[in-house]
Formats: sequence, C-alpha cells, structure tokens
Amino acid sequence: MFKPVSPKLDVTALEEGVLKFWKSQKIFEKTISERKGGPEYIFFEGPPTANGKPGVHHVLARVFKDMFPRYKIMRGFHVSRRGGWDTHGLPVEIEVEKQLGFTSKSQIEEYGIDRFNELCRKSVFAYIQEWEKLTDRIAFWVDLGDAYVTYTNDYIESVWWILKNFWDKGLLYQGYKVVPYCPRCGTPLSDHEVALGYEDATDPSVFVRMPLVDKPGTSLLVWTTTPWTLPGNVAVAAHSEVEYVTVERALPDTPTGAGGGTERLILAKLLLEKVFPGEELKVVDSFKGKKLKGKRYQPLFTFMPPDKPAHYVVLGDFVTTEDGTGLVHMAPAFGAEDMAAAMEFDLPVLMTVAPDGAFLPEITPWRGMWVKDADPLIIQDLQARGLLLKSELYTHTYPFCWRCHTPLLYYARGTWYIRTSQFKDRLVALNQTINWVPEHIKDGRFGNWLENNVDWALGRERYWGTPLPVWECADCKHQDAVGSRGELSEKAGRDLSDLELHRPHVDNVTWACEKCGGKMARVPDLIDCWFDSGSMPVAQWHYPFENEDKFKEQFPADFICEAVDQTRGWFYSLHAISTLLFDKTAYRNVICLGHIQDSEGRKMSKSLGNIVEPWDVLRAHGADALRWYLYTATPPGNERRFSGDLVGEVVRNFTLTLWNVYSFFVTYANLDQWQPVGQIGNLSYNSLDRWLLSSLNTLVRDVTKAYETYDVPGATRPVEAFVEALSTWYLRRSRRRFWKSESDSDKQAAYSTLYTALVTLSKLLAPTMPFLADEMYQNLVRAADGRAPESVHLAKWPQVDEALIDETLNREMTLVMRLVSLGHSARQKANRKVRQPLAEAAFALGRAEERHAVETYADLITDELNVKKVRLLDASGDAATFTLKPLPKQLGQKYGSKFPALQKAILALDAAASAPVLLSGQPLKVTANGETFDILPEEVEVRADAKSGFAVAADGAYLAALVTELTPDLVREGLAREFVRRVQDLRKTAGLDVADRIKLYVTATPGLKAAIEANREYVTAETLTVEFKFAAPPPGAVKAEDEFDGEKVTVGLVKA
RNA sequence: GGGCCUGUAGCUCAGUUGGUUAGAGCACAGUCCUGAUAAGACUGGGGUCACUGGUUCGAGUCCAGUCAGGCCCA
Repeated sequence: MFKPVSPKLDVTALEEGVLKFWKSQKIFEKTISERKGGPEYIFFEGPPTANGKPGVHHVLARVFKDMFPRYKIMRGFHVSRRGGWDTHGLPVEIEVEKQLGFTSKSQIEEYGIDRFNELCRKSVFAYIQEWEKLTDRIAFWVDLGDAYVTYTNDYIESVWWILKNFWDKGLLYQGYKVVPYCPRCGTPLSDHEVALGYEDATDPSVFVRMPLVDKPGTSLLVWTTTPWTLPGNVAVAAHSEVEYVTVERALPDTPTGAGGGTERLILAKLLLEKVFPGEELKVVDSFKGKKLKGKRYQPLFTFMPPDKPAHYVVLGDFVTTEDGTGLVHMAPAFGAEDMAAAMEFDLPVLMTVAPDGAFLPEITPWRGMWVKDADPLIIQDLQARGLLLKSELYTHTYPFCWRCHTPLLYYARGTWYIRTSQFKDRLVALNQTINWVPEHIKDGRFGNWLENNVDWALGRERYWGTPLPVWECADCKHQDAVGSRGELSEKAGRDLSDLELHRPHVDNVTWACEKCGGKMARVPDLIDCWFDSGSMPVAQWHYPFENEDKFKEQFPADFICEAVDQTRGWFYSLHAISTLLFDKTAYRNVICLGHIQDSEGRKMSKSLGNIVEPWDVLRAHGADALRWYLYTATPPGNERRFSGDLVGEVVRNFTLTLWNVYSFFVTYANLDQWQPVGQIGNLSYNSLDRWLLSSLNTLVRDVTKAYETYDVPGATRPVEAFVEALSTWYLRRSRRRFWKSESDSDKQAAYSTLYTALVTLSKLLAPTMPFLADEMYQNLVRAADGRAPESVHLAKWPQVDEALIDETLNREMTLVMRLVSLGHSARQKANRKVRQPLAEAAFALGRAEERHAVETYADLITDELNVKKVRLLDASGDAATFTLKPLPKQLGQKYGSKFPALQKAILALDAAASAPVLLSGQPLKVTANGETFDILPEEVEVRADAKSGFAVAADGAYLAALVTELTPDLVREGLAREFVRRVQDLRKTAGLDVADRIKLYVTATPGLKAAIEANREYVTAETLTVEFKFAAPPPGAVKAEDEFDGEKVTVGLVKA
C-alpha cells in the first residue's frame, strides 16, 4: 500500500516535512559521504557578504548554483560544495561608519583602527542567521559549517603568498591613478560614493588660444571647464577622423592695446557655429584631425618644466564634438583619459596641486590657493596675455563629496598595480576554453573586458581588508614583499605566527632595512577585496601552507554561477589570478545570470520600496515553485521581471497537475493493491503506453543532454510539457483502464507505465524541485522497497532506454492529437455535444505517409471523439473541392526567383484535375513563363474540402469532417450517456466511494426509458449498478430529478 | 561617450539553416468534458513582431541606422 495522497496539496506542510526528514536522516551529508571515491565534481561558491539581508536576487543565484551539484550527485559524482563568506571591503566599513556616525576617515583614525576593525569583523556576520535560514528553506545544499572566511589569518596568508609570487615575478608595481578625490577629507572616493553626490554646478567655461610654434598667428582653440588644470597642461588631443578647419577672423581691440589685424584659429568644423554664433568667419583650410598630429604649441604656463617632450597634439578616440572645440586640453594629473594618454604617448605628468587641493609653491602667482578659487585669477591672467578668446559660465552635473559637499577633484594618486595587461594574450586565450552561458558573454562583455585589459589597480587607502604585504624603508625607499607569517617572523626577528594580520597590528611590525639599516615599515595600502574572492581557489584551503592534496583535487572548478555584474568582479578576479599564477582557467563552465527587476522593469532598491521579500514568496507558494519559476520563466542570462503572482502560476499550472496525476495513481493503485515490485515484462502495453514510454525516454535523453551543457530551460521546460501531456492526454485517455473491475494485463500495463513515468519524473525533478521529488519518491519507491536509496537525492539518475524511443510513434501521436482537436472543433461548430455519439469522422491529411496514423489509432480517435467509425476522406467520393497549395519552403528553395511565377501557375491550374495526379504520387507538369517544371507531390499540399452533410474544421491541410445526421440508435445512446452522467453526479453527491456498488431506481419519460433499456448493460456497468429497477426509489434512497433533451427522469440510488 | 544584452498579444515567454496562416501559458468571454484535477477540450476577442531603410522571389528571422529599457565601463 502507498500512503494515501489527497488531491489537495499543502505545499508548506510538504516542504517542511521533507526538510525535517533530510535533517533527521542527514541526507545532505550522505549525498557527500556516499559518493566518496566517485569522480569529483567541483563547485566554487562565490562568497556573499552577510552584513545585509539576503534578497530574492540571492535566491536566484543560489537555486541555480544548487541544481547542477544535485544532478551530478545522482550521476555518481562526489561534490564538496564548500560555502564561503566575503568579509572585507568598503561596504562593510561604510556600514560601521554609519553605525558610529562617522563622516571622515580621520574620525576612524581618532577612534582607533583597532576598535574600528573589530566592529567590522562583527558586522560581517550580522545577518548570518538570516542567510542560513533562507539557504536551508530554499534547499540550497552548501556546506556552511565548513565555509571559508576571507578575514581569517589562514586566508590572508594564502593571499599574501599569491602577492609575493607576483612580487617575485615583478608583477606588482606602484603607479599613478586618477581617482575622484575629496581634498577636504583627503581621500579618494569609490564609484559608489561618487554616485551619491552628483549635483548641478556652474563652472567657468573658457576658450583658450594655444599658439602654434611653427605657424605664427595661428592658434589651436581649446576649451575647458577647469581653468585650474591649465598649469598642468602637457598636450592637446584631437580626433583623427573629425574634420577641423582653420578660420580667419578680425582681431578685436584688446586691453593691451594690440588691436586690429587678424588671427587664425583651428577647431572642429562641426562646432564652428556653436563657438562663434552668428559670426561670419573665413574658412581658410579644412582637414582631418590626424593632420594635426605632433603639431607643437607654446605652453600657456611654464611654472613647472616638463621632464619629457610635451606641448604637442596627440590623437585620441575619446575626443568628441559634443561641446567645446574638438580640441581637448590634457592635464594627466587631473583626468583619467589624460593619464591614459600620458601613458600611451609617454607625456610628463605635472602635479601642480597639493593633496589638500591648494596649488603647490611652484605655481607662484596662486601658491597655497584652493584651486577653484584660483579659477577667476587664471582667467584674468590669460585675458591679460591675450590668450583668452572668451569666458562664459557652464552648468553641468558635477560630483561632490557625499560627506562634506566639497567639489571632488579628479586627482592622480600613487597606488599599487598588478601587471595583468602583460598577460592579456593568455587571459584572452584561456577564456576561449571556458563554456559561458549565455555564450555571448565570452566574446562580448567578458571578452571585450579582457581585450581592453589595463593593469589591476590593487591598492585601497582603507582599514578593513587584507593588508598589502609590502614593506618600505623610510630612508632609502627599498621595498620588500612578505609571503607568509613565517617570513614575517624571520624578518622581524620574533615569532609572529599568531599575529592578527589586519591593521593596525601588521603596521606595527618593522625591521631594519637590509640596504641602509633604515626602518622598514609596511606601506599603508590594503588590497582590493575582489583580490580576496578571486584568491579563493587557493586561499580556501590555506594552500600552499597545508591541504596541498585538497587544493589539487578541487581546482579548477567545473561550475560557477553568479550574476552578470561579476564579469568585472569575481569572474575576472578568479580568471586573472589563476592565469597569472598557474596559467590555467579557474572554472570550466559558468552561468552568468541576468538581474532581477520588479514587475515594472525597474531595479529593485530600498529607496523605490519595490523589493520583493523572498520569505513572502516562500510562505505563499513554497520553495519548489519559486525555484521552478526561476528556472523556467526566462533563460538564465536574461533580465527578469519578478512578482510573486507569477510563482503562484507555477503551482496551479505545473505542480498541481503533477500532484493530481500522482494522487490519481496512488488512489487506484491502492484500490487494486497494485505493487511495483515483482512486475515482470510480458505486459500488454497498448499504443498509448508505448507512446508515453517513448516520450518519457525522449524526455530523459533531452533533459540529460541539457544538464550536460548547462542548458537550464532545456532541463526544465520539456518536463513541464511532458507532465502536461501525461495528464491531459495519457491519463485522460487511460482512466477507464484503471477503473475497470477486471485486473487484466492491460490494466497492469497501465499501472506499470504510469508508475514508471512518475518515478522517473521524481528523479528528473530532484535537482530542481527537490521537495516534491523526494516526497513522491519516498511514497512510490521507498515505501515499497526498503533496499532502495534512502532519498531521491541519493538515487541514480534515470538511464535512457533508446530502444523505447519511437520517433514515428511520437510524431503520429502528435498528429492524432491534432486531428482530435479538429474533431472537437467540428463538433463545436455543428453544435453537437460530445456525449452524443456520431456515426462517423473522416479526415483529410496533408501527406500520404500520415494516413497510417489514422488507421493505427482509430480506437483512440473514436473513443475521444465519441464517433462510431473513423476513416480517411476519400478523394473521389467525398471531396467537393480541392485546393492546391504550393509549398514555398520546398519550391522556393528549389526554384529561387522563378518561384512567384511558378506559384501563380500552380494556383491557376484546375485543381479538380491536378489533385488526383498528385494524390496518386505522380509528378505534375506545370508551365510557367514558357518553361515546364515537374512538380513533385511533396512540393504541393492538396487541400480537400468535404461535401455537405459534414461538419468540418480545418487547419492547413488537415481537415476533420463529422457526419452530423443522427439515427434513432445514436439518439438513444446519447440519452443513455446523459443518464449515466446524472447517476455519476448523484453517486458523487451521495458521497459514495469510487468502488461502491449501488442499487438503482429510475422513472423516466418514454423516450429516455427506451434509451436506457436499449443500453442497459452499458448503464449498469458504468455506474457499478448491481440491481436496476424501473421503479420509484425506496425510502432512504438518495434521489434526484432532472430534465434534459426534452426528457424527464427521477433517479434514486442505494448503496448495495 | 563606448561595450554587451533586451524589445513578439494586457502579463510571462516560444519562434528551427529566411518560406507566405507568428504560437504557448496566464488573464477575459462562451460552449463542452469530467468518479484524478485547484484541472482539461473547443471557440472567440486581443499583434504595426519597437521604428526606418536595405538585401532577397520571400524578413519576426540577415544587414545598416534610429528609438526605448537594463547592465558594465568612461
């Protein structure tokens, strides 16, 4: 006996019950321990930070991470699935700063880095219980008990080892980076912080002349909104393809008195009207920007002598003709593009401004002055020297410090880099070996990112993070890197193996410089926390200090999965570190998820208040439905609009359909005391059974292939389609086989088929709907066979039986369903309800080879359509008209541009004469444009229409025709069926069990009485009547009166 | 400003190497079926396949451009 299954489903109770079972029987642990010795399948967990509540986007990533390890376990693999936590970084610091009410870095230093970092350490696990609870509830099987944590000494030490390795290879260096910088706070801001502080600002907008050295009287016209950067100017950039002009204009009187004459100015042609609105100018020359390359001009200021060639025109793609003059002033110390150009063209970097935002003493007129205050004075100076064309005001959005509202400066700061660009070719080549889902990321977003690789800016001027293990001599600037605690102890001359490896403790370790005896102290930088997470393949094992075997076994990963923002985050950091360190990829397959948006396509954010709480969805619909929705709704790489209602649809549409099939099976199997064990072959499977088993094996084959290629929709959507077909076709068409009283081999075959399908489904669904799958498995398999694996998650993945796959059968059954659908449609049109039997259904088909299906499945069709007979529409006898339909796919491909004429010619043929030729399989001669073609039968569809007397429905070449004429016999049968239906309703309302026998008492008008008499055997068999009387029901009988088709009836029944 | 992705019914999504009638589910209306069903079948309404141009005998599909949204970078 199976445990009885109610058709009503309580999802929450089911899932909580299964969770309890997993926990008490340690099923997760067993999925690991029982696969020891099996091949390894390696999954890396991209570590989240637990200082915030997990949201629905975390659920998305976690359920996708979960399905492949579960699948692989069932294929016999051993999967470790170690969890991990990312614990360093600015977001953590910001949370603590908020908590303390701090607004500047100096407050942190006053408070004490020591105490501050302790708070950071605590805060990173503030929500760990939320994370654990949610992870558990959605059934993401990951080992959180043994999770790696990036702030531990062991982890940091491994990261140091990597950095030391890079140091030894000369890959770690100091350079300049232009960063958004707050001169008041004395700190660079992260992109995130910059985004907080954009405002409209009004700045001066100046057009400045830069006289050419070789062409007196001609100047480059340059535009800037930051005059204070002009003393740092070293070059002017032009775009090679933009059209520039030299214009001549009258020189107005100047304050210096040098009036009159003309001057020539160079600027982009497109901007002429914008710069000189309404002014008549003489264009003396016009040329592409590349002609300007290398032209030298006189520097505006000479406070700082450049140490390299400067003050000439360079070419750059970043130059636009949006505003300005198309000639861009370059000050490498104060612009990222300027700095990039300086690197490219080996230009000098003139640092004219001190870290507090004031000019350096060298800039004599404005020394010590806040640069923005100097703007008007600089303009005045240029004006006085005749270098200023004009000065205006310009309003634009400009970033301000979110803490102190000081305008940010783009400012070059010294920082540490890793020479990743040196490995660009390897990064690109190794990327080619990775299987990206979706594929376009490989050569698109990720590939482009690698192609444009710039050195990794590693340094961070912060407090809570992995310290950069580089020490520098205060005197001679000698530098050295440290790769382990042991090495540090050695250098410092004392045992530091228990030293806490964060600031400020590491900062306190110093030693004498080996070169000059000066003091070696650590540089203040931390490293980018992306470097932490990218180090996890190594650092999670504290390799190479221990666990060498573990590391070798668990690298590289077979599978990782994160959202698309990780292309430049974790996907990159893993790839870069692994490439530089081992010249290997860190992962073989990666699913890159799209972001979740709200139901209106907006980003989910706290400020919009449109966050969907995962717990709300879980409580309403359960984890399986949420998971299934996320797998099936859209391909993994797409953005997805999310709302709880859509998850509810999964339950109604899929879960309940499957559940009801399952409930049906259990109900009847119990009634018949059917047992799954001891079933041997030799069952008489009918065509429906064979079709279902064929479809099932096709499903297993396709789903397995999809799992192997990380195709999530391919692994899930076909299951949905199969369950639909199982319920609405197989089971609906097979119900009678389960009801019938005799227990013959046909019934056994039905049970066996349905059982096989359900058990196989439970296994196919195990990775994706782990709760429902195990619930079904426990009842269907475990309950009957104590030796079966304890959980579906410990069971073997189903094997395809290719021998059972019959493509012809699959195709023919699809055709049958289509014909039946047309039959129903014809009934509807003729207004003939299905309970009324009809004499005949005839079908027309598009192709000759399909005729076989109608004959083979005649029984099925007659039963479904309630007709006495099916046959093919006879072309000579039944068809009133034919239509020829030239098939463009065949004819168009074969005859190309001749197709339209040919089509016209075919349509003009006498169909009545041509159709029989084609139907007999002969080619047809057609003349078009004076050319004769032999048209083959498969190139033209012959459509038949039926004579009158039929009710007809057609779809393409397919046509169903029903004889709607009713004989007295048919009418009586229809009445009898109506009657049976009334009795069945009555049985139901009387609360009888499906197998209860009854005594039936009937009084009816003569027509109906005759109909029942004529079909008495049918009536009693259908209604399980053991005693039938045309008589008034006895007292105590359940009674009903009804009227239909002009007949009246009174029915009474008593349980026999 | 650049890169990548997306745009098909009210909503969520399919749509094969280009083939002439663009589909499914949900939602809405009607009819039917039902001793598993919270379901199902049939019918109907609902589409400028974002837009413009091109290639082709033929474009939702290929090409170019434009627009809108998203993400990343600047």
